[in-house]
Amino acid sequence: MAASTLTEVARLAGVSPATASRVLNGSARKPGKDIADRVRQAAESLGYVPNAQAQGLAKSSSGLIGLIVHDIADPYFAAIARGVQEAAREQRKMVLLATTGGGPAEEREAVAAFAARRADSIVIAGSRSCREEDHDGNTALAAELDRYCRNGGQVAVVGHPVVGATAPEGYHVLRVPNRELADRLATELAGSWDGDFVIVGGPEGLLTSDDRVNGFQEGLARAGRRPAEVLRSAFNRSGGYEAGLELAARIKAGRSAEGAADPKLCIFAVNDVMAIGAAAALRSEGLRIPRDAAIAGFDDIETLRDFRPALSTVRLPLEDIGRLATRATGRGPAAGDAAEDAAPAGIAGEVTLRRSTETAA
Amino acid sequence: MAASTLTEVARLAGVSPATASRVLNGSARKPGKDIADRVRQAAESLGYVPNAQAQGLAKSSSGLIGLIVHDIADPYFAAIARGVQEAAREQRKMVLLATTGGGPAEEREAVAAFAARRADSIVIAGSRSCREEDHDGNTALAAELDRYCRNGGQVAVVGHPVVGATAPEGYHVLRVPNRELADRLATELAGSWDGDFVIVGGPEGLLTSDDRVNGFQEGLARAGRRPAEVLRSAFNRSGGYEAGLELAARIKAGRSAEGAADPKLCIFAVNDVMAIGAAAALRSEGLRIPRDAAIAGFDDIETLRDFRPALSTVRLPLEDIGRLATRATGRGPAAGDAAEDAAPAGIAGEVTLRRSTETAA
DNA sequence: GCTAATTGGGAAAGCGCATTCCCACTGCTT
DNA sequence: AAGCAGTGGGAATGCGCTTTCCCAATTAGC
Repeated sequence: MAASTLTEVARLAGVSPATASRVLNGSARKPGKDIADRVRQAAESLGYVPNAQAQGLAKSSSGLIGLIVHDIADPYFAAIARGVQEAAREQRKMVLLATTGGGPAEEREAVAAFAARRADSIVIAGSRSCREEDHDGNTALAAELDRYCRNGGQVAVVGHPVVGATAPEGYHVLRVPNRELADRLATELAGSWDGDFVIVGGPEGLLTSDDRVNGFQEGLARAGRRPAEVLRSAFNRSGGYEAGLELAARIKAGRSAEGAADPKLCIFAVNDVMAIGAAAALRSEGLRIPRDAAIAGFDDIETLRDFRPALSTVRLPLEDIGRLATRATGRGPAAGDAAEDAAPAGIAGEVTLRRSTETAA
Repeated sequence: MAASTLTEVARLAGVSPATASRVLNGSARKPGKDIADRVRQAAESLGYVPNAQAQGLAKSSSGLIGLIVHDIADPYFAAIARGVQEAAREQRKMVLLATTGGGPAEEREAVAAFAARRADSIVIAGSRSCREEDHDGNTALAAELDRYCRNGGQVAVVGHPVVGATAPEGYHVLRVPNRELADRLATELAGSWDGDFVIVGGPEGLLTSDDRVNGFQEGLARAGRRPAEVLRSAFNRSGGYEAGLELAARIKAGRSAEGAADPKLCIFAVNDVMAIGAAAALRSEGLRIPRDAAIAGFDDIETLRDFRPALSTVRLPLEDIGRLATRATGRGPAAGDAAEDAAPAGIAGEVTLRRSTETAA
């Protein structure tokens, strides 16, 4: 698309393009008032719209922040995106959105596209995977990020470093204390729950899931409880649903074999949408929460607010995560250090026990 | 940020930049194989990343689609965004995201920012408002869009035209049959519900809300039912919650005054998140759905899947809406016409009655 | 072998803008 | 009156790329 140019404004105002630029963009050199008025009037009458591409080319700064999520309609990513948007607005920058399926190969493509657009910074929000099948993708992604950072770009990764990444200048990791919080959740649940625990985890090798699984096991161990069995499933609602169907069958089988005295199962799903899926599966099998089994999740996504029964979970400040990640990339090394130093204090979650894990007293 | 340039690649390969561009980008003119190999190798060894800003400047096409939503974390907008993302990917374009609070003045700013970036097209997803306080904002937004389209940009607005817009070349409206569908919902509810209806609407003057209110009233009229009272509230969950509190008080007052024989209230909230808010309010007041009152919403947002009781609603294909809007702007007038001709057939919703409006037989 | 047509590479120009440096003018001081 | 310093406007340059047109070389046809 085309529009009026600065050169046309300058010609109409009878000045040079340099002067017109000074008037409209500000400069150490201040054009005289008469000239400035003429320029402004010319811009107004021509309906001048600056060309940000040309500005970016001339200034070597695009004013763009690239954001990579796995699925923008997932409440977890949507909340992070909202935080990124807010922080971007503070910096007067715009957000370029890339939705990938979750694999590092697709993320590499997104990073390359952002690099082509000379995005000033990139925020990567999805979980890291160290599965064998993602090895090549991780290597390619790490190389692409290395190049991007060496060329002056800033990157913030939420949760874990990209597997194989070399942490060049401009590369920030916003640590999320998944392990510690899952440990704490287990501790609190073990304090009130007599029955067995089972964990519904994502695919092994998905680092966020692994952290949460391992943290929960550690909490159980410290509470003198035996390790929970881990069911592996897709890291989404339908993964939770499938695991939930299996658990429902077990609960029913266990009940018919041993009667009502059997201690109930407490299910920890490593994210809320998985917990929601598992709950839906139990319900579809005629089971009630927490009467027949308890369920806890992780994240405290916004839509959980209207979920019944109220789900016990670990609350993560998702918007803050998006905001802090963006700010970490916003002003160069000083800001990067600030966000990383702040992470232990800045990204704090909390265990929130609700009705889904209530024990009948 | 900086990176290797095409000029450097050309120099290393010993050819002109024009030839290097031909090799890397394709052209009618085909460079010889030896030269092409040399260029590709030079690009590889230099880690050449094209500069999309420079490309956009030279080609007068940015490859950007601007998307304006009110809140990316609202499931309605997140679903539309997902559709836009998919269609953008088909067109090999990237999505620039602007989240506004909902007012046309903010939307104008977003449009201006997209215009500065020479976005090839813009999709505006939020509801239109013809309230008096938005008059100036609407005028400014319409003018900005007019200029954008006159400069060659493409716009797709979901639902209604921007108030005051002149429908220039390149301006598309993706009509959503809110009124007809709300009418149909009322008709179906009136067929089974004996009690009174009440509508929880957004602010008067918000066109999507008004359409749904009016359509529902028309359905009631045609079914021989008296008009529903309309409670006006904010067009979000908390607006629904507030209206729900008021209705809960009424239900309780009506029950104590007239006993159990009073026909129950059926609440139609003009979007799902408002319905969810109203339901939460009723529940907080000890009321049960559908035992004490029925509730229906509109949109069938994805997260409704796990809401209990299952909410009656009108299902809109939100992702399709995002996809079609994006495609409407994708290939010039012909595609635009196709989407607008297709709208009556393409954007079809359906009434979905679920447990929240079930009557005890 | 000669001529005409085709093909491919390079030089030049320009997309729209920001910045730097040169020059001219003005005001102040000696 | 002359010289110096400060200020503001313009010309020139360049950011990285694409496309067009000119020219030279090669190929094909007679």
